[in-house]
Order: sequence, then structure tokens, then C-alpha cells
Amino acid sequence: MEKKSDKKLSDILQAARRRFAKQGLSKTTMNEIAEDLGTSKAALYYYFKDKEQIYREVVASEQQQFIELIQGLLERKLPLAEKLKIYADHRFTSFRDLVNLSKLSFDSLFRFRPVIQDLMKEFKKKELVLIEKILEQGIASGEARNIDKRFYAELFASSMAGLRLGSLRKSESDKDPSPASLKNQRAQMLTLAELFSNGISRKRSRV
Amino acid sequence: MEKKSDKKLSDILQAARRRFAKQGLSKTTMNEIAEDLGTSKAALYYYFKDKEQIYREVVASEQQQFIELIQGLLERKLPLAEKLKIYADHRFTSFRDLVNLSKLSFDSLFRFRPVIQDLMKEFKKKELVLIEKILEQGIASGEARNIDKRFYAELFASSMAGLRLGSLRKSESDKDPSPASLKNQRAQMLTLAELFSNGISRKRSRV
DNA sequence: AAACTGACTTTTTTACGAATTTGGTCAAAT
DNA sequence: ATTTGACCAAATTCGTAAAAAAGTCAGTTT
Repeated sequence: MEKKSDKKLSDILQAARRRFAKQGLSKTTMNEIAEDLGTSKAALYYYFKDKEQIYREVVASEQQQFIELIQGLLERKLPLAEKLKIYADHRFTSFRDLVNLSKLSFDSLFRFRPVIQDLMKEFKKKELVLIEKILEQGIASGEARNIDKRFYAELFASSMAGLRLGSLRKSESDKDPSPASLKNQRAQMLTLAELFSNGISRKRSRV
Repeated sequence: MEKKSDKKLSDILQAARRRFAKQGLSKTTMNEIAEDLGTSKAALYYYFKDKEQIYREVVASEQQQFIELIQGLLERKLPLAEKLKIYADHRFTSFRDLVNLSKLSFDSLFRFRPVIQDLMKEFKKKELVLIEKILEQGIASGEARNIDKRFYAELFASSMAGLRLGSLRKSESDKDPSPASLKNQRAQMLTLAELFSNGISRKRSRV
């Protein structure tokens, strides 16, 4: 069975990640990725089935980074309110820094290639599970009322997505959002997390 | 100066509204609108400068319907929590029934024609003012803390938009959302309104 | 004069084949 | 096991001509 050097695999993914981040999926060519690595296009096909698989792995790895961040959060002993705020903060930071994940969630709105839709749908499902787990813990610990986890997780996820989109829209068309706009987006997400945790809390707390 | 029969003006707008609702802006032709009215294309240009103006007036009138609904709400003596819930309900209902307004908010995400962006930007600005007024009233009455109205209004508006989008995405691609999905969307919006009003309330209430 | 029309011009969209680019394969080389 | 250049096939871009739609206007009707 073939072993296929891990080093080479990750080199390819790294080069591809940079290209996808800069140019997106369709405008990145296999030749460009190969040239960035000083190798030939055909070599790429020794390691990956096709361009789509490279893209999938690049995005999946960024998704995984976020997911692991949250899984780490799930293992910590923290008040529910804290967890939700940290979740909001991680989500903000990840979508700011993981360019391909960020681009994906944007593209999924109007690029109809199945890859995009599939990857996005997958990510949403995973995110929902993570939020449900946080709520689960909060209910188990008695911090939260016995709410419908699925319903509230969807509510939280969609609202967070809306906040991100609302900020994107404000920045003029194609330009990156300004630091001020990012700061505002983060503040909104944290505030939403607070509203949310207060709303499902058993105690009647105020921040 | 020309008077231009109001009857004819509104007849044209009504025919155009139906066409735009069914086919969207770009796929609706001036000839179709004229034929629906049993008149000639040239006649339309006697009443309207161009196709874009007809579209603007159609959308503006649907926006106005929603705005007047909310302005009516602003004049009622109701608890802040009630007002926010009714706001959420009106928003849900309006976006479900006013097809061109609904289409606009969808198109604004990926149709780059300036008309679309302009009309959407205008609507968002107006919606923000209305939400701010509701918050204003809540602060004045002592029901709400002295929060940053603009900040919270944006938070509320973007979250509501996110809930709508989250529901749209779940329904498979082009089809209309199922009744069940709509019901869920409405429930989410009402719940968000509750979370929100509890969160900004001076009292520590629970529903 | 206000309301409207058919014929007309201009602008935009569509259709489509050729040219080019790109994705993907493979036998041969290292 | 790994890499490559040559090659094919699929997709994209490009130029352009035909079709369709937007928009104009002199002149007619009411």
C-alpha cells in the first residue's frame, strides 16, 4: 500500500490553502499550486484525486480547527454564560482568521457548486451539535432551564450568522471590513451570547 | 402641468407588481406589463421614466406597507416586550406576504445591480430607525435600561435577518419553504424578541 | 392638451462556434 | 514510490452576429 509522504501532502495543502484564500476555488489552477511548490501538475494527482478533493481537505482542516477549539471549550469547567461568550469569541476569531472557512460561508449564499453547499451544510450540522452540547451541559448543571436544545441552538447559530452578514454588508462591497466594523461585530456577538444565556438561565441574572 | 390619472398609475404598478413577484426584475419585460393591461409599451413611458422607476415604486410601496404597520405599532400603548414580539410577528408576516420585498432582501445578497442594493440599504436604514424608536420608548417608560439604542437595534435587525436566512437555507434550494419551516421561523423570531426584551429590561422578568 | 400608438433607434442579452485554458490521465523516466 | 512531459477531454473565455428588450418620438386620437 502507498504511504504518500505526509510532508508532501501538507505542503500541497498549504500551497493550495494560500491560493484558495487569495483567489477562491474556481480561479485557482492546479498549475499555480504546482508552480508554487516548484513541482509539476501531474505530481499533485499522485497525492490527490482531483482539485475538488484538495479544496475539500483545505476547508475541512479549517473547519476542524474551529471544531477542536470548541471541543476544548466543552471540556472546561466554566459557567454556561462564560462558555457561550467564549463560543461567540472563538466563532468571531475563527471566521476572521480562517479565510477559506469564511469565504465558504459567504460563497454558500450564491455559488451553487455542490462542493460549496455540501461543505457548508456539513459545517452547519457540526456547529449545531457543538452548541447543543453547550446547552446540554448548561441544562445538566442546572444553570439553564430544560429548553428545546435543537430549537435554541438553531436560533443561536442563525443569529450569529446574521450578525456576521450584517457587518459584511456594511463594509462597502468588496473591501475587507474595517477594524472598527470588526470590533463592532465582535461586540454584537458577545452581547447576543449574553442575552441568550440570560434568557435560558434558571437564575434571573444581569451582567 | 400633467395630472396623470392615479387610477392608471396604480393599475400599472399593480400589473408590474404581479410580474415582478413572479419573474423578478430582469425577466419582466415592459411589453408583458403593457399586454397585461391591454395597452402599449409606449404608454408606460408616459407614466414612468423607465423600468427601474416602476420597480422602485413597486418595492417602495411594499416597504411602505411594512413601515406603516410598525408606525401603527409605535403609537399603541403596550409593554416593551409586547411591542418587540409584535414587531417580530409583523416582520415575519410582511416578509412572507410581500413578495417583492422578500425577493429584494434575498437578491441584495448576490445581485449587484445598484437598484437592488440601493433599495435594500434604504429599507435597512428605515427598519433601524423603527427599532430604535421602539427601544427609545422602552427606555423613556423605564422598562428598559439606558442602552445604546443604535447598537442594540442593529443587533436585533441583523439577528432577525439571520433567522430568516437560516430558514430559507434549510428548504431545498429554490422551493418555497414548507409550512413547518415557516412556523419554526416565526417561533424563532418571537423567541429572539423575548430574549431580547428580557435582556434589555430593567426588571428581571421571565416569560 | 392629455393620453396614447406604431414605427423606429439604441442598448442589452443570447446564441454559438472557435480559440484558449484548465482539469485530469498515462506511459515512461527517475 | 515518486515525478514528469505529452496528451486528451472538459470547461471557460472570447468574438460576434442574431434576437430581444429598453427606450424615443412624430404623429393620431380623445
